[in-house]
Amino acid sequence: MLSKKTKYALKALGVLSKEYGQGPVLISDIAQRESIPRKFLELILLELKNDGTLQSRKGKGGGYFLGRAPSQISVGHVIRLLDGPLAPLPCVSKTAYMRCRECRDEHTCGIRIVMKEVRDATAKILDSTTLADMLGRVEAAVTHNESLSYAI
Amino acid sequence: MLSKKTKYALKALGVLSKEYGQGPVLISDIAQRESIPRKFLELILLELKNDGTLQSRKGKGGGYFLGRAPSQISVGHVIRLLDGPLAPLPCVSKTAYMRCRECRDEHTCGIRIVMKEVRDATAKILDSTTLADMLGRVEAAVTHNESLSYAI
DNA sequence: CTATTAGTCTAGTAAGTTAATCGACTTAGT
DNA sequence: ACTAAGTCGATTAACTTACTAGACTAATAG
Repeated sequence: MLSKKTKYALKALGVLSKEYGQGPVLISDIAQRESIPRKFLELILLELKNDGTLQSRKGKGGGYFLGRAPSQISVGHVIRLLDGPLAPLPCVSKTAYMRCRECRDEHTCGIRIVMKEVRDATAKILDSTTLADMLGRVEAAVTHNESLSYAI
Repeated sequence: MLSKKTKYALKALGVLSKEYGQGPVLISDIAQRESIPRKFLELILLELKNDGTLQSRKGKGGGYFLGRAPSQISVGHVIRLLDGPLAPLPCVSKTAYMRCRECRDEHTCGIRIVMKEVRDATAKILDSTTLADMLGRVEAAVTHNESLSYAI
């Protein structure tokens, strides 16, 4: 399950993607636009900044902006940073592997075999979907909705 | 992330699948074979029983056994029962749908669109994989390992 | 150079979840 | 009646989540 933290992060990154190249955006603006508790959002943006995904400027005219293009930030990267590994079990994680203590033979553990499939399917989607892709999908959905409206 | 509870449940069901048709198995036996805390396992098996996935007999010669064939119990069903919905967000769950309060238009929410893909991919794997499939996979892996050993 | 704006950092905390454990109770077989 | 074995209710320690408070630091305008 995606935590609120990560959901907020993705919402905030959505705003900053739309605003990409237009200068910094205030934490308060993002918080208000997406109904995110301001102080909580601070922590989140800071974490994204320490990771390099975001950059910021202090003082008047300051705010946050993306550290690289929306097409260079994957949803998977954001989720891993804030929620931890995508894998449903540590023993099938590529980025945070840890063997199960009680497992005799990892290669013949049925649960592991199935969960590895899940991990791979999840990672394939999330690592190949960028913020730009996400906005693109929204665009497509909006256009589709509009064409439906006009059709009525 | 899969909880220990669900992991234990799948391990226990693995044992009961292997023993399917051979009469009841003791909680203590399962606990010992899979290194699961006995008392914790009780709760888990009880939950699976109330759901109909397991059946039990009390008193001497009693124990637990599958309520239906291993090929009729999906991994997805077990996970949903013990861990809740597979979906990473309630708004993309088929079995426990709940709209996001702050979402204006669900159909044009980027996060939702991406997470729906993840949910569908996950559900496709977990709902189509049964306990029998899981054991089959293990068998295949074991055979493969053995053929490698002989080759040395 | 100082007032204001805006991000940074350290704590703390209430509520909820997870992973158990304990002990009394019930039912079934010999 | 005795014993084996599952059932049930309560409790708990540790951890995580989703915040909030407040002091601090840096940048810009005038």
